[in-house]
Amino acid sequence: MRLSRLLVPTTKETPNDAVLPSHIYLLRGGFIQNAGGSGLYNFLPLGKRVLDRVRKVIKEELDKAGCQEVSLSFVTPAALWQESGRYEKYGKELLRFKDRKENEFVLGPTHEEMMVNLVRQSVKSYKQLPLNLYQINLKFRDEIRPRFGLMRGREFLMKDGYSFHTDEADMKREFALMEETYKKIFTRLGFDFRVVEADSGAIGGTGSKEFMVLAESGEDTLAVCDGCDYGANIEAAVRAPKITDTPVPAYEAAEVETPGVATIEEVASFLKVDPHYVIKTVAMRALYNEGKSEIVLFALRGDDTLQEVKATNAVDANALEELDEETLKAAGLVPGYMSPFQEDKSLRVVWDNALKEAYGMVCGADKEGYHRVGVDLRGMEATFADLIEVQEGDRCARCGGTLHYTKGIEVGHIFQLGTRYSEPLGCNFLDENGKSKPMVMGTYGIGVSRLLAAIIEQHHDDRGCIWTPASAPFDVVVIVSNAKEESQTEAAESLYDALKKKGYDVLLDDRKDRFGSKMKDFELIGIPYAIIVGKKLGEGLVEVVKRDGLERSDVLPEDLIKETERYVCFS
RNA sequence: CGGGGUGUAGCGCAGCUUGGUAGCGCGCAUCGUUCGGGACGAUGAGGUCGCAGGUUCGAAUCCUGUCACCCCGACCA
Repeated sequence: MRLSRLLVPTTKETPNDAVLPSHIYLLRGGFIQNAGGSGLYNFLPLGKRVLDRVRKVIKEELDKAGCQEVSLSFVTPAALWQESGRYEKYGKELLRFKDRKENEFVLGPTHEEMMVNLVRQSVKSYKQLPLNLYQINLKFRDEIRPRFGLMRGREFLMKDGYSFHTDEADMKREFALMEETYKKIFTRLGFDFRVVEADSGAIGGTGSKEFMVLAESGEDTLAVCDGCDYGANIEAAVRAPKITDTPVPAYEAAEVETPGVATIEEVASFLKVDPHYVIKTVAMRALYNEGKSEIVLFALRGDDTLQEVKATNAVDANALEELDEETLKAAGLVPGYMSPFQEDKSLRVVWDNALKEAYGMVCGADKEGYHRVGVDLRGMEATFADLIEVQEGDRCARCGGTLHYTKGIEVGHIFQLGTRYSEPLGCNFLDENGKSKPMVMGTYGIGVSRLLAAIIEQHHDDRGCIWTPASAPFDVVVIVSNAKEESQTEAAESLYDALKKKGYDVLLDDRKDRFGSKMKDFELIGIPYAIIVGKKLGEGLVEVVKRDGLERSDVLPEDLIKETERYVCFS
């Protein structure tokens, strides 16, 4: 391809609405263009090439693992979503519309329903299982706040795969295979990534793992261990039980006056106890389907903080909302002096696991200015759950090492779904005994367009993109220093042809621009190697520049063609 | 949805306080000079100033409303 003919509108100036390096360089390098709406992008020729390269890696590895590619309708009938019960539940992110006959449709934000529909119509026997089907197609989610270019778009390209099995064990086998396959994909693409345990969110299911590209700009916080390979999204991270040197307070059970002492810190220092022995009671409004809601109390140790996703899951709610003082008071709760022991027994209380069998505790007395000491929870019957947010410095539950925070970009997520969709949608098969059973499913996603942003977040410098060999739009660019020098053009053309014959994707920068601007474009676009045909041609030499690090070396053109791999390490 | 900000040429911006012929840089086109790190000169094309209403002899500028986009938060596979 000749750069003089390729539509690559690079710009010197940074668009004012781009903040992240990936967003800035993808726009400036002429890879993408805003489509005129928030979170909507057009892919220009260079961006499309990168997308295709990334897609190819994904497809190759999935096909190798026995997956089959299909393509599902992007516009899906609302009836399917009503059948699975997600039509209401998915909320405003689901774009709904009607056709001319007033039939309702949605733009697919994910395709569990559609894929299950495909399979239930065509698979009836255990002999046809297992099956792993995937597609690489557009998705649309009407995000509350799209941002950061391709990182969180509303329309985006996603690989979504679904597997169908006769039993749990076979699904787990496939889940493990997909984990390995994803690792291969992300390794080939050149990522520094981590596989972490995750919350399953709206997709549902039990075990789920996320593939996180480590980057400062990541929107997710991860807790990772410095002693082993444990890593988890903060929403799902667990830790070893806390140990404290401070002794259990020796208070007898009593109510004590604590005037004006409301926060955990104030209570702890007033009563001279470690916050570890103070019960923190957090009141939240839990929101359920059909507009139902209730106030829920979460009890945890004073030195812990509530993890909202865990808390939401603990009460099986759609979301939690904070409450203001008036609402608390109206519900008979005393801000600052609240305890989990409410007269009103209909009030739901969930206790954190760390409070099991605790004693010598301090908690509010449910009246202004008083706390209770010597609270004993031993033998108490109550609902316990893991509610705490892991903090930096906590100990790893697996190896006892120290947990640290790091930021990650979620590029992949794999779920063990079970029968969550196959059951309501009647996706059944007949087993060896002729008995009808729901298929056991897994689901596996990769944010393909997001990958482009993630690659640049991890691979760029202050001059532009540095594509990894497997993702680059071209393997190498041959730059003619001065296109008016016939000797240079001739030499570059023959190099270009020779490299193409060897099977490389080569770009020829034959534009009549000056050398400086061609180099700037090379650095901005980030093709892994440039071969400069210029001044040194007089000495019979061309120059090879490696984009990553910008090292240069002089090479004889005939050597370059003969032994390309020696000078240019393509993937 | 709460808080903050911005809409003027393809991109980046000035002009608005104090109403009076629409401006700069980059990019683009033509010609000439230049040619290894975003060159220089000359000439030129390109904008119903987000939209609607109002005030006024006159509105990019003042007033009201509205829409869009961006940032922080909440939210989110």
